[in-house]
Amino acid sequence: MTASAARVDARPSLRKRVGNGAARRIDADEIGLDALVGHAGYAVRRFQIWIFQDFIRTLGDVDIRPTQYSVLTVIGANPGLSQMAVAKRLGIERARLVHLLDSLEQRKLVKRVKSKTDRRSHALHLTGQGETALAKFKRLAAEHERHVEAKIGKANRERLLQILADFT
Amino acid sequence: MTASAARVDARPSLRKRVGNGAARRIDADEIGLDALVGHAGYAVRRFQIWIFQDFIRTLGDVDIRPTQYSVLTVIGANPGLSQMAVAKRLGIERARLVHLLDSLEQRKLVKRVKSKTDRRSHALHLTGQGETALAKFKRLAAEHERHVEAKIGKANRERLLQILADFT
DNA sequence: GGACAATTGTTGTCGTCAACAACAATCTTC
DNA sequence: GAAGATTGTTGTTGACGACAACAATTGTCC
Repeated sequence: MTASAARVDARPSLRKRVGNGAARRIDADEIGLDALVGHAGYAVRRFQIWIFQDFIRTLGDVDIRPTQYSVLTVIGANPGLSQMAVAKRLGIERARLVHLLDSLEQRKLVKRVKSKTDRRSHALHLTGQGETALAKFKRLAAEHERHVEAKIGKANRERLLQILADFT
Repeated sequence: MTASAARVDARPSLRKRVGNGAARRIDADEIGLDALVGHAGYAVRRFQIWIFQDFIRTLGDVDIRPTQYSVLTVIGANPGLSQMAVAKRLGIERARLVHLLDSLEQRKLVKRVKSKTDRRSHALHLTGQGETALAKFKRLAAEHERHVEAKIGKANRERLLQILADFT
């Protein structure tokens, strides 16, 4: 859509007599979205909500949410990182990461080790318990990923990951 | 903008190695994501955040957020809808829609008209002011959409909309 | 026709999350 | 050594989703 989208499109045409009293039941499927259909943001938002809901449900037994999973994964792959480094890499506020780590540390999945080279910072590590737990989380996350595949198709999922590779 | 913005901090002495083998300065780019790269949810989430930020910035002058825009668009395309219908179509809690409409009604963009056929419900309409305002919003939203196109490429954006069509 | 269930808008609470601001402790730089 | 920057922390604000409860109204069923 280019300049045409900017024009005030004259009449919304799908109504069935609203002016008088003859209103009828309207199903959600027959409500037009108009300009919204052309917006990537709307589709992406709805899709993201769907994905997160499935992730949360699939990892429900172990009580791990997407953000927690991402934190554990990054720490597991890069032991010793500082909170700042993790926050920057994942695009999380460092203030927010504090609470996330508080929770994960309470569950004995992660430990904050005082860094010897920079006494301001903490070196983040998985606990032994955290390592085995993460292995399980990864299996469940893979199961979730198969749900995504089933939803949009294997090829589409591949293409999606490819298109959005810059954002990871 | 491109990747250049992310590397503002590439400054002088990030020593690459500390003699005792302890820690060294680590750039966000060199932190591995491990399992996260294979997850559609992570990429989609990051992309969605980017999109919303750009939308909010692009529509910043008129102070319209994505959800408000979606509500206005749907009402504009389907005048007379009830709050329930709008909420269901957009996947918004009807409790949440109350506040959204309160705000939009205060700004004289939308009006709630008592329905004569169902005295419980309100028929939602744009005001005259709302119509001309929405036209402007759509122009700005189209501009935002061009930003998306510039970011991921025209063909990729088309493909994305196609892949996610079911979620609209 | 009348009792009972369902729907609509509303209010309120709770938890998640992004965006800031401020602060003490600790580097870094000059 | 002083000035400035960084790290982790605490706190606040506002958008948002999920629920629960409620009054007014409508729909249904016997």
